Amino acid sequence: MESVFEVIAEPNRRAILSLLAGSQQSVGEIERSLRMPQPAVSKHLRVLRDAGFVESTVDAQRRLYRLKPGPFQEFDEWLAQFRRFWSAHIDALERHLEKMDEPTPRKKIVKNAKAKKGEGK
Amino acid sequence: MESVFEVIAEPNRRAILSLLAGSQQSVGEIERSLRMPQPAVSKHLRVLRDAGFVESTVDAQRRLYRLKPGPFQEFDEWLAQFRRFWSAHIDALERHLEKMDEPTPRKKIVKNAKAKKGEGK
DNA sequence: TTCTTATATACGCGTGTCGGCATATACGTG
DNA sequence: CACGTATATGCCGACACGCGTATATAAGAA
Repeated sequence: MESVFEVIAEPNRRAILSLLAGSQQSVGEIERSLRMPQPAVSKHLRVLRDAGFVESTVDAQRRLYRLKPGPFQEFDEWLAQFRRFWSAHIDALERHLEKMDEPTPRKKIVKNAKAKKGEGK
Repeated sequence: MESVFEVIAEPNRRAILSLLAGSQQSVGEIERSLRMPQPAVSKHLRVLRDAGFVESTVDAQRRLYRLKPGPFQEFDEWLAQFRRFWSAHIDALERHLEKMDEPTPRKKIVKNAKAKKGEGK
């Protein structure tokens, strides 16, 4: 589990992060909110902490977990290289660049294909 | 492979996406650029297409793959719930000033703006 | 101390997924 | 037609991950 992408691939971890986005929570609170066995919560928190998503402070026997910004920034930076693409996707400039950038122009250009649209599996 | 998060958890798939962020590419071009066996490329492209990350058009025997914006928007929306939180360290200053909006602009507002490096453990 | 609460860790199991290889399909050329 | 190119798919082995259960550690209460 090295990359932030693998860490957030897990639905339960994303749920924990969303929960913590509201406010810091103890392990028990997360456990009850998400109805998830406590060892599972602890283990996911361990992964999240190792990846820098969260940090914990001690309150008696409890551990309060809260978010840390680092990995989210990292994710956002990765997304940046595509943001130009999808935000200005209708832009004419985009099409122009696409055409100019076409690597190996064969005889004909596109033939309009439609890949089948089977979503979900 | 149902969620878009699982799809981008794979490093090779992210490499393909980054490549396509530049311009559309054929399978063979991806194969050579990333030095990845062709079946691997096709398999990853299949996953990416099923998840809506890419679409393909037919050019003779080639398939040209290009990005689609959908999933990236989805990431951005997911990130939105945290953006406010982590961007706080970057431009919270402005936000903060906006909020506090003191009637005394003469006061010094900036203390130590940045300096958020290294968390205690 | 002993008991209870709160959290972390260890162990084993099942399953999904990735990589490699072989093969199938599709298109173009001679 | 046969052949080469371009891409897709099927099969299989290996391995990592998440889950459940049991147990360990730690702190407070009695």
